[in-house]
Amino acid sequence: MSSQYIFTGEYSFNIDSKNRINIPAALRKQFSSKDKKTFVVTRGIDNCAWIYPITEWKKIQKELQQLSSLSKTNRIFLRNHLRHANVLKFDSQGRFVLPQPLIQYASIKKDITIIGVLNKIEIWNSKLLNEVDKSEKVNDQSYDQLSERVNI
Amino acid sequence: MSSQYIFTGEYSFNIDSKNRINIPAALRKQFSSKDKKTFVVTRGIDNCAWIYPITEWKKIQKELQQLSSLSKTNRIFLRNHLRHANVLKFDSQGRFVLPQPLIQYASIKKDITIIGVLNKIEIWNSKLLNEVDKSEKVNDQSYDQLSERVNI
DNA sequence: TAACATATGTGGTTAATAGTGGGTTAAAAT
DNA sequence: ATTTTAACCCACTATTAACCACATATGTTA
Repeated sequence: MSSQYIFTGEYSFNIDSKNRINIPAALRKQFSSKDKKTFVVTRGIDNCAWIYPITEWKKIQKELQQLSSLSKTNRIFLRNHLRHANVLKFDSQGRFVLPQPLIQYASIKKDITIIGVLNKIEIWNSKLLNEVDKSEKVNDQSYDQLSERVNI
Repeated sequence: MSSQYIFTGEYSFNIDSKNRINIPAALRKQFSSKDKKTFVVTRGIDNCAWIYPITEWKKIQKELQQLSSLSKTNRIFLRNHLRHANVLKFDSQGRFVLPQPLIQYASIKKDITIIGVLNKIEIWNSKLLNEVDKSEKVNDQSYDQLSERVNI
């Protein structure tokens, strides 16, 4: 899926006592004037929170509408993605309040790591991300196959 | 993969107290006007940092955009390749600041060696590069295999 | 070959931005 | 009405990026 947004990079931050999270300026700057400061935070598929600029989210919604609710997988997927989606804006300092349910879902403590992944931004518990990164040191076959297809 | 860029040569430099690295003028000159002074620094496969002119990096991005995040392998793959990628420009003197995580990854101390490798530029800890150069004398067999594909 | 001119690499200073914290007010809930 | 919660605003500090200055190296011309 093509997109005007291509987020990259990794940033370390703290969540503050009011559950506010700072969006790295480098990523924030990329938000188009059309999107203003509006975005959607929702559950990621892994134990993290996903942020989509609002126009990106609308594209995704459109795709989700194509899915039939007859399939169980589809129903679960739709539920997970829609019921946890919060439309938010960041404040004049570039922060936003991460809703409590997402804090729990992503096991957010204090140290968080924010990474850009193409059209979305991921928010992780830093420690958790490191663990995932180690444990999933993909030497599995499918990863190798991917590496051969994608020329870096 | 064909490319307008063919970097070659080896250059010795120091990283300064502000973590700035000078791109050799000989390589810098090759940057097209389209690329301005923009490039991506990321992790190399060996313990070094890779620099791609932005148009080169965009080719990679295009390939990454084909991958759906519904697949777990894809998600890991995307994360691994995007989180370490920093979009940067070099300053009016032709330098850029190497991000801390990459300094650690590539064990950059003071003496660095910059080498041109086709469509990318590699940044090495000089000492490390020498050691790798000695220890990784490629075995003859793999060279033979290569020789069937590459005509030198 | 000597003198000059330009380009390159290196260093430091200043100004702007980014990140962080807290307080006040308005809104919502009990 | 009272307490709690969330939005908004202001202020401080650290970091980063822009700017300036210079020495060495390279190249050119007389």
